[in-house]
Amino acid sequence: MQQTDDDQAGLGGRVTSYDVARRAGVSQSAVSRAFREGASISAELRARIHRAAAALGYAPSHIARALMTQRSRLVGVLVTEATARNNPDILFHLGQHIQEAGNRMLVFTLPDDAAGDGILSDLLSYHVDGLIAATTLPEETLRRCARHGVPVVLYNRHGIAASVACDHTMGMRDLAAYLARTGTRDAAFIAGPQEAPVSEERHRAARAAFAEFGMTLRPAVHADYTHAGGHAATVAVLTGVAPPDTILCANDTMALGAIDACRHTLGLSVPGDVAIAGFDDVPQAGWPSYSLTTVAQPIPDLARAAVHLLVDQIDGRTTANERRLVPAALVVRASSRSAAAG
Amino acid sequence: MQQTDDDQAGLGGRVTSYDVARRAGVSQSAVSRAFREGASISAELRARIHRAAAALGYAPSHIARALMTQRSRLVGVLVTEATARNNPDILFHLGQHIQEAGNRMLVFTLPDDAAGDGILSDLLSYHVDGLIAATTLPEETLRRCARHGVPVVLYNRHGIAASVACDHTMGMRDLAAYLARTGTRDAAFIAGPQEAPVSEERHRAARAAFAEFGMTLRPAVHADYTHAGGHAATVAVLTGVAPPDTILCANDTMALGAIDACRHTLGLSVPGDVAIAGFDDVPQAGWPSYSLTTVAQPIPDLARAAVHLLVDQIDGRTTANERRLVPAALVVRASSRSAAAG
DNA sequence: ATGTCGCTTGCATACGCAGTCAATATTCTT
DNA sequence: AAGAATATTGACTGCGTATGCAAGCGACAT
Repeated sequence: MQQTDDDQAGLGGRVTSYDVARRAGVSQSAVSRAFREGASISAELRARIHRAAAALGYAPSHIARALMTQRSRLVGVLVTEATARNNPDILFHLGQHIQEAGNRMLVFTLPDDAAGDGILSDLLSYHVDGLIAATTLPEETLRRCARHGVPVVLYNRHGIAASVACDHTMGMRDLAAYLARTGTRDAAFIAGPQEAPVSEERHRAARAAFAEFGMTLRPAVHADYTHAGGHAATVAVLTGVAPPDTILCANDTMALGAIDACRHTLGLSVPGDVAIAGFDDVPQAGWPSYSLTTVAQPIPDLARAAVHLLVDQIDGRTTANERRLVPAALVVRASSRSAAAG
Repeated sequence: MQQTDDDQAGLGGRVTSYDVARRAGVSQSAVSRAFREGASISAELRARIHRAAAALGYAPSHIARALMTQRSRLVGVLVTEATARNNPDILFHLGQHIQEAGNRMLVFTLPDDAAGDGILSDLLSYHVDGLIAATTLPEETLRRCARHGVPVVLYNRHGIAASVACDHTMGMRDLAAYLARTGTRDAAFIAGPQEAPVSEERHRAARAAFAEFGMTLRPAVHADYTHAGGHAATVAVLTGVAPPDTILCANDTMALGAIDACRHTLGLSVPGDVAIAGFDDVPQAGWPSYSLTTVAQPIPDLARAAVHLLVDQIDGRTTANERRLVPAALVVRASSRSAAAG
């Protein structure tokens, strides 16, 4: 029923709506309408055309359709290597939701140093209907997107566009509250690379929260978001004079490196000698060798929200520059002191 | 110099080659040629047109170009959730190489149960120039791709198409040789899900290699590729009568779960009581808390090879159905017994 | 029986660009 | 200096589809 004789397309090029029209004995317009939801066409004709189309293995060309309708049903996604590595599955989740909305995901990968600007004209060349940027984009680029009518949603970033972000402030506040109750007085902060916006934001949130609870947060030590980076920074911090009682890392991977540094390089106990916390709740954080206290960043929710926000903009259903905050949840595990120890 | 007055595109729709032609005082054909590498046009004219184009913020439309040239410069990539999770960064690496070859990556994500067939007509609708499938595809689908002239490269899979795969046989043989030298006599194999082709292949390679070195490899215990799955399977295997002296896992994540099961649930020492090995060399395998002996699957190389193979096919430079094997490297760490212990 | 209205359908055109063909400008040859 | 060869350029058409417009057609009311 599905499989009739299929495509005799052979080598004769692709099957077009004209071929279907000829076979069904109708005009090309009718074929076009048969494949356009809600078009003015009778049920019988539509059925007949669909039969002919199935027999020929015809499917409408998105390319040609895009040219006519000015809607490509393509959503551009910008990622850097660092983003891809720190947010496992982010591309997959974005892809799922983009597809559920009837679109396709066109991925633009950038080297970490970026300058996501040069890519813009390329984006426009593909007539993307919208853009999800998990990358820092210059304001000028965002303005040009707006001028060209391309909606943009920033992922875990702020800027002159709609955005979706994890509620770092709230998450960090919950974490700080817990740490305060369990004996933290003086903490070091291991940050990501200098320019990393999420690290910046988490650091800002941490400063505010630590101040609120009367704890000291030392100036940030910058690392590179990796396990090795966290390891090295931790060794540096803890071998100085007057080591802190707690190490807070801008992401889980560095926190896991910190734990390994304590246990395997410095011979310190976690959380006995020093408490350690991260941010993200990557799968490894829950593994018994680490059992890292952290704040869960709900990537599936972020992805869903980003796509919905974008689709709403594309369909003109929403005001631009809307900002959506997705809650983050504190996850207490064994790398921080227990409540009794306070 | 780059930034002139840019687009006055405002709301008047997109800038076309006609707009540029008018501004530069030439024909539309000339504009087209100015943006086509190697076209017949004088250097001065080209420069003048590029100036006009820059002033207007013009870039040729890939969509329209695709319609004319029958080349979309779009490469489709098929992934399932499991693939995305087990091969971190795979999408990113594929994207990088696809872009270096002057194409763009159009991602098709599939739920794990798949049936990657329904997606084919959609693929063809986008006129993808080629396809990289990190998914199991029915033969019929592959045949239809061939009929439609869409080259396919299978990623870590075999089938009636070109393919790129990690050399599991050689990698497993090296691992088995090392294990044999260090005291392994009787090993359990923790496999992935029933249908997973890479797990199958690694299992087959392991059986052959273990036989060659005169070691026993017990029938596979199936798990789900996750840490929790490896943990549970390990507990089951080691609490039975006559536990094995070695546990070999179809991927690293399960092997890490196995280590955690031994140390944190069963109170066993690794490798003292049981040696453990995996396959992949994910970043966590090298972290000091685990230090897992494994076989490195070079994802960047696989990605590069896949893209090159595909591009060669697209450009007609290579025979179809070519198969490329990328070497895998044994990585000896502390989860297996040391050579002296043999 | 005639006019009107709503639903279908076909015709013709446009979307933005690449490439063919013929015309023109340029250079080289003897 | 004239003719041949070559390098540039422009007018025009087609890639595969969507849609405005007008024509056809049955139903319905008057």
